Amino acid sequence: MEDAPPPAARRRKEARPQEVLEAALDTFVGRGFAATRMEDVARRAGVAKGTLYLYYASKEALFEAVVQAMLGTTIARLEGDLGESPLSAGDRLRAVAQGMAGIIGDPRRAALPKLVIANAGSFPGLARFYYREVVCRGLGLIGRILAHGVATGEFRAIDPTVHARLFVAPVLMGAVWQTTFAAVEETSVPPADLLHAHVELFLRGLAPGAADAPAGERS
Amino acid sequence: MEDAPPPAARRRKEARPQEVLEAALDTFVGRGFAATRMEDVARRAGVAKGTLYLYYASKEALFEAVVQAMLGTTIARLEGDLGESPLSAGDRLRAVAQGMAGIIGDPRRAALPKLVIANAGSFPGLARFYYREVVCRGLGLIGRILAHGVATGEFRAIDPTVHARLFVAPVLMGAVWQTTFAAVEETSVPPADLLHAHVELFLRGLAPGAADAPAGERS
Amino acid sequence: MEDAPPPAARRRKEARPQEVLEAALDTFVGRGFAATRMEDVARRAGVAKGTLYLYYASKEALFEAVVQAMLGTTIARLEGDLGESPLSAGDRLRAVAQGMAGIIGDPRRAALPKLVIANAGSFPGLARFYYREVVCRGLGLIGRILAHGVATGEFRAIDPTVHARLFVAPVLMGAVWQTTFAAVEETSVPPADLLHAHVELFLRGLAPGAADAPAGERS
Amino acid sequence: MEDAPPPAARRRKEARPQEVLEAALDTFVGRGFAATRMEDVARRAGVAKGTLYLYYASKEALFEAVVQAMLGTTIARLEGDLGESPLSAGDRLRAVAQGMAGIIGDPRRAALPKLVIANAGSFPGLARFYYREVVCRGLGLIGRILAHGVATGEFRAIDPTVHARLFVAPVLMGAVWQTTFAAVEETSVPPADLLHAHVELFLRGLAPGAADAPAGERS
DNA sequence: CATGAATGAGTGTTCATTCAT
DNA sequence: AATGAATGAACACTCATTCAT
Repeated sequence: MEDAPPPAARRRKEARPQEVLEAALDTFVGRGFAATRMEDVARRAGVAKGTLYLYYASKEALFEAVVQAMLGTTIARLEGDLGESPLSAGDRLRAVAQGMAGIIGDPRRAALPKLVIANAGSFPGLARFYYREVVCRGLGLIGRILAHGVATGEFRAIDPTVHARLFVAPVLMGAVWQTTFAAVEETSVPPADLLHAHVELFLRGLAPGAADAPAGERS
Repeated sequence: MEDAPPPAARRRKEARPQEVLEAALDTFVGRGFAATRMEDVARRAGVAKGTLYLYYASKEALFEAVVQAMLGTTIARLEGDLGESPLSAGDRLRAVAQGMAGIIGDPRRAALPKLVIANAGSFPGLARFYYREVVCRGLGLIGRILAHGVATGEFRAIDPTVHARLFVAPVLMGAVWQTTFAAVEETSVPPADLLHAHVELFLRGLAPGAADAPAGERS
Repeated sequence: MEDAPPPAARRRKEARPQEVLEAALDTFVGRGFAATRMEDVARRAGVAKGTLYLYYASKEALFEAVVQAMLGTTIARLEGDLGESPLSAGDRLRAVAQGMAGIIGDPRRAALPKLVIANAGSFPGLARFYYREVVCRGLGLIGRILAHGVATGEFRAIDPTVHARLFVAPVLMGAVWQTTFAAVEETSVPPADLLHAHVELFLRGLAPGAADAPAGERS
Repeated sequence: MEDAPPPAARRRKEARPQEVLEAALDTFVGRGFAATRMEDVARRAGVAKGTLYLYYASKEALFEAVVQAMLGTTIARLEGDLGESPLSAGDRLRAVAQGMAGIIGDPRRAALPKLVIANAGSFPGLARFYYREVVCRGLGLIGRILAHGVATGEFRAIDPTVHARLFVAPVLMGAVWQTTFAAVEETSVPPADLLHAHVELFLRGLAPGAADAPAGERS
């Protein structure tokens, strides 16, 4: 009556692709695409070299699968955080920041941007995909919040396209930074502090008020 | 006596290391460290493969030399912009931003951060060096300006260490972004606009004023 | 009692080895031994990869089984055509030629010589076997007919050993040729025409008559 | 004054491609294309594995170069034997046979047909090339001689296209045979004897005379 | 018996590095 | 100093073979 008794050996089998993916992510992140040997991935995944090729046709295919697998859930989360909330634009930005912090909090996911950045040159398709699916959607989401804030007068008149990038930059940079200099850094700043300071600074900077910058004249 | 005739043939020779360095930079930037073949560099530099090894002991040594050569002048410029100027903290930040913009404006130099980021994993020494010589010094410079502004009351009370990173992030991110998605990007924002918006936002956000963020309730 | 119900499911099973053999022959012929993958054979035979190993211990064993299976019936036919017929030597040669034509007419069998030739180097045992069982027996058969014809004065005095080879060569060559250049050939000659012309030429050449070749002076 | 003194080390260098070609031919002939490892070829040529790739882009390219190098001189010889001789058609055929015997006499060249036959399936381009450059030209040459003989009444009325193939078959077959069963054969016939018997048989068979075959009626 | 997922030895190819000229 | 032919270690990928189910 049981619907085929998956006896722990099969459970292993069905999880293989996922296990391989994770091992590959870790290795790619740790050593870069080129320096990663398929055998390393295999060993880390606990399988033989040839097994990798049962699931992924080539090293490049594996790499792309790794990135896309991560992106899938990342994008979903991002969009999920959007919603049609009744919050003020400022609070929605805070919420988005929280969301991004959550994503970046997972060290595996934090490594993605760097992975894409480092290898975009060799994987034009991947760069395009990432740009379209993550960059555009993320910037679009934030841009819409900013535009809304400007429309309601909650923010001063700024270009949402430009400031969306400014909003995202420190978060991404933080993730890249962390995975790059983690082993070297002496006086590190907790990501949470950085994020909080950023949001506050950003919102203050957007507040409507004195005609232009508080002091000095634009060069 | 015969110290004379180095009129173009020898000048060429003496400039060799520099030419090799530039060829190497271009190639590393264009294809990444791993995908760059020594032969590519040699051809681009107009020398034979073996000649490279007269100046640099290995591909890795060449890579490090490339980065360090760029850093040398970069750091010098950065420090130069420092000085003990009589300007307000805000204007000094503007000046620093100008300086960074100038550096990033050179496409060769703009590619450096990405190069370091992408290969820090394989070159721990380089990462350490870059962190100490560029990151620390850059952040220190900006941090001191911020601290001064806080001390004089020009800025509200913020942590200079944290906000120095916030100040730098969009600039670096811009440079990395550009070299990563340049070929893909549809709606790009001119770097100058981005930089200007950033500085204004940043300075507004630092202006002393209402106790905390202007709106919203959060810790 | 229950010896009954093998009505199609079991018949399939019992025919397995034969089906595998045929699939293997087709694949070996089509792609050569080395380029044939066991999986190709399995798919063509409609079984799983592992199943092949239930019947044949290795790829080489399968190859040898394929050749030997074909040879078995081939040899039998050849010998069958022999007999102690009351025909003249010439007509017996015609009959043998007919027999060979029939064999070569089956494209699967036509491919055999080429298969053996191409792989004799890697299968010394097979070469030996083929030589002994097919070459020797075939040549022997024809040689005996020739010797008989010489003895009866139907043919001029020739060396049966030598001329047996001359008799066989065009037939074999035709088979090999066809499977080699079939896809390329522009002006092909129908095998039947070739065979007929060959036999006539051969018999005319054997006719007793003027001391030596009809014209020309040579040793 | 000397025009660069090639000091025996350079002579070696310039002969490399040729040496590689010969080593490759021997190995391909001995083991077949697929079973030949580049390392075998390299060792036999006395160079390192990588050196092969300085001259030939891939194993396939090497194989094709081997065949074409042999063909070049083979074709030239064949055409050279043609000429506009004043000999009778029969004697010209004898001359051609001599030429082919000379070619086949070189064991390396004798191996070519088998090499092409065995691998034509995997190298369609090669098959096409060989067919056009060797088969067509060879058959054409012989066909023209036959046609001439028919026209002058030296031969009976036969189809030159068909009989050209019959003329060539035993020679080719002999070459293939030899390289295939050399190690196995017990009672071998000296190629020279075979060739001589073939030519005599062929010429006798072509002699004009009794209306049709000397005896028996065509089936 | 049958399966097909898993294995890992084997091979083509690349490329940093050396060294005779 | 400069060259570039030669080297050989390293690695992606294939596929015959095995074995748990």
